[in-house]
Amino acid sequence: MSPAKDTEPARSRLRAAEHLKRTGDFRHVYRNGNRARGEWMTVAACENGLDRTRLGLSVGRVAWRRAVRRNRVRRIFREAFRLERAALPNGVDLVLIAVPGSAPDLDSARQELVKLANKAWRRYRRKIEERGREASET
RNA sequence: CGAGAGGUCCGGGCGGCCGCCGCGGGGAUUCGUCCCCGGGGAGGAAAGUCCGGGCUCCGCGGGCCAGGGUGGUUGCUAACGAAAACCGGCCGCGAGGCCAGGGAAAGUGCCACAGAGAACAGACCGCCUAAGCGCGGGGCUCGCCCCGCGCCGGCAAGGGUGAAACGGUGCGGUAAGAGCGCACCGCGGCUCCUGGUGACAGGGCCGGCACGGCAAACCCCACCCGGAGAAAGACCAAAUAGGGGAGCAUAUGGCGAUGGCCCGCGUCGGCUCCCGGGUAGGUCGUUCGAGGUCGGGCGCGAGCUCGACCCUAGAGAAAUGGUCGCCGCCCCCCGUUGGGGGGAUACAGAACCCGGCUUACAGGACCUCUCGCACC
RNA sequence: CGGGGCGUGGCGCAGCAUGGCUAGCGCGCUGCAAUGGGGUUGCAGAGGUCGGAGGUUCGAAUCCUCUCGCCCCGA
Repeated sequence: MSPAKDTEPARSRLRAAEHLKRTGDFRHVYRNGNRARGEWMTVAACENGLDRTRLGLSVGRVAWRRAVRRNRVRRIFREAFRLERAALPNGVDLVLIAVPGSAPDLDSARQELVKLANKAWRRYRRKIEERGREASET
């Protein structure tokens, strides 16, 4: 099913709670999470032990020298996250790494975010299950 | 009407819906935060970081040197290498534009190629044969004179080379010439005069000219510059490790410390409490300022000054967004009276602040001036 | 925020502190020779606004100023 159509419910996002800010949080996702790559972004997903999903953005300065372009990509990703929150797994930290030089639009970013987030999340769950089995076998 | 010069300003508008970041008020709270209402939320360049300052910390007796910067004058400024007015030079018919624009008689160095000669220069072609010497011819009043050639020489006008050749034009002068002489122009000098705050300008007198260019070559002179930068810096302050102090315990121990043993002391290790430094994290710095807008006064101007009014983003893995509708501006097509359809709407995003500079930019508005043509 | 470096034929580099000689070298490219054909080789040859704009100078790739793009380092 395509992203939930614009039935326009009120969905405010709590910056402080749902936005990754600390270097430690980012490093945790990079080190322990799993990734899925698409046309506009690479999504890294990792369990966070909370009852909500948090968003982290990585938009490199090398990819776009002009700040306007970087802000544009950030805003599109953030808006996509806001609108598609219901279709995303819960209790997960997601880090969106922008593909250098790309120019995503909102609709395709929404579709890709949902697809890649769930893909990365499935990979993470499978990894955890395998580790659990190995641990129980030992 | 055409071509052009200088300058100022703007850089989409309105309204829904869903969101984001501060601020104020109210409410809820498990003190993490959440909800409601009100109001604010990118630029002319916020950019590049090329200059200058404020601010903060560090350093600091003074002087000299090194290093860097600036370079006509006078004003302006917090300050500047920016900008202003003026002076000088160059360019343009003109409005105007451009100029790192001190010193080359303090020293060192460089000036390729061409050319005879390139720095207190030089004679290739060329011009001359007056003086001196020699030869030939002629004349003669036998002293010499005239003509031609050569030697010794003279000259730097003309040709030619070059980016540059020891000033230009004219007249005189001469064997030919040359500032050799003179006039004008240029150049240099002066304890001269006049005007100007001054750079300088105009004039006077003196000098026949002595002084090529390059200091964005080294350099000399004058003036300016302490260093680092908001990750500056100030404060609060975990966990863990370590430091200092006090007390306790020294039942066992190591070391000071011996051939061995005992007592006592110190110290290390143990426990309790206290103190200070730093890290994670947090708060401040952080937005009221050389501040804007309007008006008055002074000044040619940069600018100064007085009064009234205004408060104008403050994030921190970093807000200012998404979407829909209507309109404006520009372009294209159909229709060409009103309309219909399509496209385009730039450059670019605050991170301590301010004064300049530079660069990017769809499109647009306005002011002043110059030249040419036509008409009144 | 602060500091440093690079830009020269299609590619990789030299030349720049001491301005002037033809902007040089390797690879590549084109033509010819050699071969049945190709490679190798040999001989010719083309190709450069010295990133851009001003300035200094008689003369600038070289010196100065501004500017564009790229790369690196420190906190």
